[in-house]
Amino acid sequence: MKFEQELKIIRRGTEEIITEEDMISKLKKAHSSGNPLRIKYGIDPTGYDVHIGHLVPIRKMREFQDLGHLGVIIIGDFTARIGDPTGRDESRPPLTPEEIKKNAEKYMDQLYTVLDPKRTEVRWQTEWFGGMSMSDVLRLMGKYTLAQFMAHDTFRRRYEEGLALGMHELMYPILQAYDSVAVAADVELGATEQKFNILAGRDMQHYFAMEEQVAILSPILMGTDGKEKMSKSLNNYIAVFDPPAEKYGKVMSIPDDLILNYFNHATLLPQSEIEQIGQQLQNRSINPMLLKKRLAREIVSLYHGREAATAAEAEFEQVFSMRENPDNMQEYMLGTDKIGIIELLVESGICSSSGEVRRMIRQNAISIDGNKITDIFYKVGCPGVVKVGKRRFLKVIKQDQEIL
RNA sequence: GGAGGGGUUCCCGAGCGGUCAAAGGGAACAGACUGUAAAUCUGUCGGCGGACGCCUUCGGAGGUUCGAAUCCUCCCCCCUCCA
Repeated sequence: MKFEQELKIIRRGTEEIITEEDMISKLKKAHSSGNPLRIKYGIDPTGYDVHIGHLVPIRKMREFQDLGHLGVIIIGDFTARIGDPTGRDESRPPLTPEEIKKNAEKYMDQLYTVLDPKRTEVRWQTEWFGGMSMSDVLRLMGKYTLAQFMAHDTFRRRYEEGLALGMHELMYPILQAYDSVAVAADVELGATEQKFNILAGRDMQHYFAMEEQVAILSPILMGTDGKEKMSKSLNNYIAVFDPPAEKYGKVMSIPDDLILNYFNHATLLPQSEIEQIGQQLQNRSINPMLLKKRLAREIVSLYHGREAATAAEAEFEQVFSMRENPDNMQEYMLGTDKIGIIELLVESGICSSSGEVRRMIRQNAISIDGNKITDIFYKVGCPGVVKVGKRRFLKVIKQDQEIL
């Protein structure tokens, strides 16, 4: 394949490549030497819940793999083991090596839904940081200045807003930069917010007289609320582990403005089709709901396959468009006696407190087999389906009744 | 080491002796509407109890008061400025 074509694939969906000239010469070098490029991406094993925003750069890595290059995933076990001593947000105790190992494994499971394991190298920071001495550390720190760090938006803003900024946090970019030296990265992938760190990696390689890595920055995926970037703590994310119906529903809940953004960054549709969708959105020639359904289908099938996507869509239509019950519902085994509605819903975990049940009843949100419940002392005695709000269901069954 | 400013319910943020389960905003949830779990509007939003009530909460531990998120003491944590 010609470099230009490769470059076109690489460029697709990225925000910035620093620099394209370097990228081209790297590609040429790989061709002539026959050695694949080393494409780096670092993960943080403090948790393992991966959402589809994380996967934007990972998809890029997969594209590199498909072009014959090697993905290098770096497990940031060293920084995670240090823990966060400032405790701004109720500092977690530092993770134990076991926890980190477990997190890393789960994390990789999720990444392998996208990556090609045969072209993936997994490396741990401990390999190179574990044995470093203080003088090594000082040497690395000495390569950067406070001015550089204060020029970085995140640090400056936190400083100016009077928020805690730990010294160790200044080490993060330095550690990450050195990772690039340790694994001899040719390219580092990351979201745009990683620009500073990735460029620090270029500097670090330069200091170590290595060829500098290319920074490939992906756009940050917006959260389902359409306001903030996708993140777990803001609860506006679609997790890789979310079951198909959940993913489908979450996609359907995004604001209309976000549709095109998701098509661009969270699906693999060809550019031409996405442009067409953009047109349709703009001249309102099609109901946005239909486009959103298409989007939801695309995203779900990316992780679970076409069939699961179709099933998720069917369930969505059943529950929300036609207001019917879903096929799979949580079940509650009724003893011989009747049970109060409050007790039933709290005990089954459908509602979190009896206060919530009362509230729901007051708000006309609870029905059994389609009949609204208005009495908080209502006793449930026979099999049926209890519906709370629009999306919570509980199937009550008799003890000796057959379960389908 | 010195001086000052802070820590409030899921988040942000008022309150500074009773009328505070605690303003306001966000999130979330519900209802109406709809094109969908969009948008908009309305309502709810600590726990327990049929309502009046009770219990737990305002960084932590004590104390003053009939009564504290609000005052005092000690402690922990964060920020700023001066060394």
